[in-house]
This record gives sequence, structure tokens and C-alpha cells, in this order.
Amino acid sequence: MPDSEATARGYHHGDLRNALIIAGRAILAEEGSAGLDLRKVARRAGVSHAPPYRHFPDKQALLVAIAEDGFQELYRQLAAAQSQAERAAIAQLGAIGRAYLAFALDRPAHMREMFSGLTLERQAHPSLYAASKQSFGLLTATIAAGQASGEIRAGDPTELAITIWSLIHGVTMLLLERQIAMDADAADVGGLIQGALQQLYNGLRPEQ
Amino acid sequence: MPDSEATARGYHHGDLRNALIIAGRAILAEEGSAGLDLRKVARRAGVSHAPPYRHFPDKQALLVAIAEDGFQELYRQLAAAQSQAERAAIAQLGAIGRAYLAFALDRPAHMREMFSGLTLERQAHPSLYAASKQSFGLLTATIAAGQASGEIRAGDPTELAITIWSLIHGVTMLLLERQIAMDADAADVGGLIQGALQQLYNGLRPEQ
DNA sequence: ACCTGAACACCGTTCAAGT
DNA sequence: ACCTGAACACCGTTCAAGT
Repeated sequence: MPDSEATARGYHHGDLRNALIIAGRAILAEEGSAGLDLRKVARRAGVSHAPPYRHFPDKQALLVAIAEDGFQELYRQLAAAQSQAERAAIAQLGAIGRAYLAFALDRPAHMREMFSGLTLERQAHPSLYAASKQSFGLLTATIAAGQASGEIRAGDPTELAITIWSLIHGVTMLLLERQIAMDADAADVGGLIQGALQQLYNGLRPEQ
Repeated sequence: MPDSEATARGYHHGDLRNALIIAGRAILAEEGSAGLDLRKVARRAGVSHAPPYRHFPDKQALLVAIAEDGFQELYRQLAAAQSQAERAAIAQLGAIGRAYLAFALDRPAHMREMFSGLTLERQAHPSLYAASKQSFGLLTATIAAGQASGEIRAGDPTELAITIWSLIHGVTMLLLERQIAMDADAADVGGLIQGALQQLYNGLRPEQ
């Protein structure tokens, strides 16, 4: 819950930009991306359809801002989950993975929008890129700590982080798209990502 | 390739349904999903904007058909890659992973469309679901063969297939969204997915 | 049966005015 | 400075006609 308008100042808004992002997120949650049109967002924020153009050059720019907001919230939730987990490396990675999945299942349309090709030019959206890199940094740091404590094998932690992020992201998006069967049971879903991470930890190679 | 009408019969088309799918794929390749509007697809297929409604109840249904076409082609490419790879399990999985990624990089808009939430109700789109399950079956069979030859540890091959598919899908989609840096070098990209699979094969746990 | 063209409601975007 | 309302080009969808 961001601060938003301090007070209305004769006009409708003190922080229209933020109000538009909040309205957009609400519409995404209620109607999905199909319902996310600029006029409806403006209406919900309490203004007519022109003022948004004072804050965003076009609809795409609003979508990027909504995605960036999502990446920031994702990071907060991953960091909270990690800080509350046991210190064992596998427990920390499991907590991050479950939080990543929980975020996605809690707001599927927002999650899809965050990874829907908006960010194609990283140079063009540096703050969005920075927001998503925070989460990657959390993963890398967790892995480096696990290597320091001897729980994770040596190697470039960035490479390992790419693999783990990919596994978590893949499970999450395939579940979101119903490509993997999902019993409505939440414990089942958490177990799925935990099981995948455990398999990565153990490896596919038979024990010798 | 459905059968439909064999030849044009005085009117413009013998197989408008198929022509619309092909036109849609071409637009996706040239302009991305933003350019994929029904009127443009119809124009490109050589008809006015009403006839598509004779084959598809709405735009969404055309998108689903385009996605299904994509899943069928994906399966063909995965199967071809696997059949040409060496018999070692890790080589087979690597070939499937590289083919999956190559498909996505070759047609990013189509790939995104295939995994963009169209399929939310599996019951509502049984043929799309079946098309995507073919590829999953290929993966499961490859894993089962690797277990039979002693190269892959014992366990439910479906569970292992979910993990491997998730890893391949995650690497692919994160690369597609530029969330993972990608040197334009194709060898590098192939190496990235091969490296991730190798890490899964070896496990994160330190050698004992 | 399959096609065309007009029509409707709607959306993204712009702009001339208002306060 | 920030707002409104009209306007334009366009899209998804429907429908009365044509052949």
C-alpha cells in the first residue's frame, strides 16, 4: 500500500501517476489483462481519459510501470520469505521458490504481464530492469552463502543462480498456464516446487 | 493439418480456416502480438473481415488455433532433434532442450502467445492440451529410457519430467524476456541451456 | 454455403478549450 | 498546471444482403 495522494488540491489528484498504477493493478486482479484498457484505468482513478497522457507517453508505458511495481513487490516478498526461513541453504532456496510461486498464484494476470515481453529493450527501461535484478541478487547471495557453508558445490554463483531461477520460474509459469496439473490443494503446489528444487539439489545422476 | 475443403470452389478459399492460421503466424513473425488483429489477418488471407467468424466464434478461438499449431510444430522439432542425438540420456535431453530454445528464439511472439494464458481451461481446449502433452510425453519417455540404461536415478519419470521441462521452459522464457543476458552468439545460448541441464544432472550438493 | 459492406460499441491518442 | 469533452482512426463483432 503506497502513500498516494496526500490531499486533493482543488483538482482530483495529488499523485495521479501512482493512482493509475494502483487502479491498473486492481483491474488486472479483477478482470485480467483483457480488461486493462486505459480509459477504464483512468475512470477508476477518478479522472477522464486524457490526463494519464500527462504521466505516461502511451499505454505501454503504464504497463511497464505496473510491471515495475510488481517486480518491487516480488522482491519484498522473496526477501521476507528468505529472512524467515531456516538457515540451511536448501531451506532458504525452498522458501524463495515457494514465495515466488505464491506471488504468481496470488496475482496471475500481474505476473504474466511482468513477463510478457514489455521489457524487451533493457536499455529502454532501466528502472524495470533494476527492479527485477534485485530478486536475482537475492538468489545469488543465498547461493554464495550456501557455498561458503559447504552446502552447495563450488562454482560461479551467477551460473547456479540462473539455473535455480529458471527452474523456479519454469515451474511457476507452467503451473500458471495449467500446463502442469495442479490439485487445488496449496500444500501440493508448495510440495511441487520443493520437490523440483530437491531434485536439482540431489542431481539426476544415480548414486555411485 | 486438418482436411477441410479440398479446392477453391468459385469463392476465394478452399481452406480459409487454415489460411487464417498461416496468416496469423506470419503477422506474429513480422509484427509481434501487437499487430495481430482479426481484420488484418482476414485481409492477409484475402477475405473481408466477416468470414473468419464462420470458422472461429471469436478472436480468442483463432489465437487458440494458432497456439495449437505452434505446439504441434514444437513437438515435431523436439522429436526430430531427439532422434538425431546420440543415445546417451544427457545428450538426448540436451538436444531436446536446445531444440525447445531454438524454436522459441526463432518465433518469440508465437512462443509467447502459446504460453500466454489462453489455455486456462484445459477442458475447454482439449486439442490444444493434447498437442502440448505430446512434447511432455517425449520428455517422459526419454527419461524412462535413461533410467532403464542406468544413466538416470530411479523415481517417478513424470516427476523428473516436470522438473526438466520446468528448467528448460524457465531458461527459454527468461532468455526470451531478456531477463537473462544473452550474447547474440548462438553457441553461447546453446551452452547456457546445456550448462543448466548439466547442473541438474550433477546436482548442487557438493561431491562427498 | 460463403462472401461483402454498412453499422455499432469501444479503445488509444490528440487537441482545443476551460479553470 | 491539470482537467474536460469532442474528435479521429481503428478494432471486434453483428447483420442484412448479395452470388
